[in-house]
Amino acid sequence: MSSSSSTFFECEAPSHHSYSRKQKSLGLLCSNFVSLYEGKEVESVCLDDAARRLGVERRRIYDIVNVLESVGILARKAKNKYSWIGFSGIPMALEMLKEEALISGCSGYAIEARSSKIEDLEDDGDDKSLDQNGDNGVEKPNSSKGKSVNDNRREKSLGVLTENFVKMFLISDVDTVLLDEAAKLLLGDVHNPSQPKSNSAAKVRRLYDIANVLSSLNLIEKTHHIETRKPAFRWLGLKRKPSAVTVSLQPSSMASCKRAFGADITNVELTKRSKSISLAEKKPVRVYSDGMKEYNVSAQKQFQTSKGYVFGPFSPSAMSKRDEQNEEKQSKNVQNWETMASSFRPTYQNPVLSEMFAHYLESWNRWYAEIAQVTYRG
DNA sequence: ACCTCCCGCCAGACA
DNA sequence: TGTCTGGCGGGAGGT
Repeated sequence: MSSSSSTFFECEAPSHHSYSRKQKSLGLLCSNFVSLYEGKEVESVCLDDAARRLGVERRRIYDIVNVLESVGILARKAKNKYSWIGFSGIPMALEMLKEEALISGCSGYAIEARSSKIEDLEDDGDDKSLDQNGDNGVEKPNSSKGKSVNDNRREKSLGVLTENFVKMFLISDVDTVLLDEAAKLLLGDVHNPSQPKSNSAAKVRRLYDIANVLSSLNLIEKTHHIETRKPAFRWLGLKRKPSAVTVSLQPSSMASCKRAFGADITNVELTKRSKSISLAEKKPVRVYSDGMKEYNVSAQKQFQTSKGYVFGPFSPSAMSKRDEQNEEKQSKNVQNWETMASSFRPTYQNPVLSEMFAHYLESWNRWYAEIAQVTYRG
């Protein structure tokens, strides 16, 4: 504890040889990263710059950025460049993830190819169907099928894993999921005897990476199963309930997750989409092709309700339609955000960071108040 | 001894 | 061809 006098986003003082992993944890780095940009008038985030300011390798920034992008805090703009959306992007991103999960739960799980890379696949309009021909999802290393390699790589990407991880909570009715189960759902059958042990261990590492970042955002917390003491993750985000119960996934929930995630996660189908990725008519268009601009534009449109309200970034993505029947749902969402806003209290030891957090908490509350006002007025 | 996860290698994508 | 991106797993710190 005494060693934490290092200024945070300058590199920690390597002063003494008291090396602590915690000082270099992804979670802490994420907090520092966020504090660099949140609440400031920052439009674009340069990864180089961030790495320099945080005193870390660029590689670490990629880990964080991929997770943050999945929960709507960042959006990729160009190579080495991201748009900063901030915490205001979380509610909508979660809403969209939830809708995606629910929709794909019926129609088979489809992972979006993220970022500009997808353009390559789309370019020539070749609709080459992705191999879902029942191979067990294990990529042959020297396969000549380049796409397959890409797909395989993408479906294992930290960003996609994060989305799936979050969806798992959003569509199931449990608050807490065991690490083992999460790994099973997201990464395939880690206890499959055909898989070498080191392989499953490697996969679980990614879960830790994601969990560390998400918990630094206070979207989840790491916990343990009461009886077995097995490591688990508890969802604190939108869905947080006052009386959260710690349970492991019941078979039925597991089944519904599996339905949404595809029968075999290791063999998730990558659905090729046209440039505008529209999951359903009623779903807001999500455009990854050219980065944030379009994403924001479509997002902005949703904020305009039929009643003429214009929401801030915290507004519900579903508000644009079905006003009548959504009214009730909305007020529930608002409550959720309230919970989320009030629950988002990262614990920073550094006073500067605390102050900074207070700052964006304030803006969070401002947005919340705005929504609440509009909702209750209606 | 097992859990957690940082670190950096290196392959693939991109400009 | 150089740079960017990020999967991956070794291995060390933490419990």
